[in-house]
Amino acid sequence: MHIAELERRTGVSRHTLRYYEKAGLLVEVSRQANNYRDYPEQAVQRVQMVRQLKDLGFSLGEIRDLLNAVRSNRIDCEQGASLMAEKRDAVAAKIKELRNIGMMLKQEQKRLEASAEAQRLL
Amino acid sequence: MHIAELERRTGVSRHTLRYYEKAGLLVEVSRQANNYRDYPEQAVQRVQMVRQLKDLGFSLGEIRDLLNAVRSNRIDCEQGASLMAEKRDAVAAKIKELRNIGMMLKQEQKRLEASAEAQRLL
DNA sequence: ATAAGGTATAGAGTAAGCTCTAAGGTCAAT
DNA sequence: ATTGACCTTAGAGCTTACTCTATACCTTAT
Repeated sequence: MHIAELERRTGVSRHTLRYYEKAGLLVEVSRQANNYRDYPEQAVQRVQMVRQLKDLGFSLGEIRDLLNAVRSNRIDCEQGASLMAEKRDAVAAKIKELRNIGMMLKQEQKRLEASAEAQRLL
Repeated sequence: MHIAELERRTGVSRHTLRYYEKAGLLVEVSRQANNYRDYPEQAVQRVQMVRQLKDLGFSLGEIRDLLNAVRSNRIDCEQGASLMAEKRDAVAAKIKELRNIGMMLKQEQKRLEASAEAQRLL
């Protein structure tokens, strides 16, 4: 698939796709005879995963390490497993914090709704 | 409290604290006669909340809007309540995504552990 | 009154993550 | 063969969020 299709299917601009490739996030991008990039079908999923992880607050460097570990058996397996465990801990911690923030927001929402109601009754 | 104490108690540099103030994240910072900033006790909590939200992937602009809505009744209450609801939705979505990522990581960790085990047996 | 250390502002510099432009090559249709 | 829509790289420019420096004023101890 050409870069334009990957752009269309992921919503990520061609500029950014090339940038990601340079940053090591998109590996093994093959070229056609004319030097055009030729993405495999899974590239769509890969890019989506990158955006998802990025939105969750991971840096591109972290995402690169994580996805490359997942994708490849060329790295040491124990090392890979502990990297996974590490990331899982980070993820669990984030979920916990988000729950707290969510509770705070809920309380505040209730308070503001009550104030709005009180205002209507005046 | 002076800026040095707030720096010490939050782990956020004085440079960054002044930057946050400029960005509207720390409001109502009073001054002493000598023009030194004089932070109230709650400033510690406020700064901690900012860092927490930032680590969760919210931008400083989003955090500013959110915290200022929480802090003040000067805004319209219904508006504030729906802002809270919006942020809660965003938080809930992030939690869901993180759970998926966590499951993916768990699978990958198991796979890599198994590979490591297999290698040991060779 | 001088030195050490705190505070102030303004503004320059940095890193990450894009975003865009310039200059040029490729391709398919007319 | 020319038009228009693709593609390429190199590199400049931008935004966010710091981070640091310069210059200068304030405070406390000697």
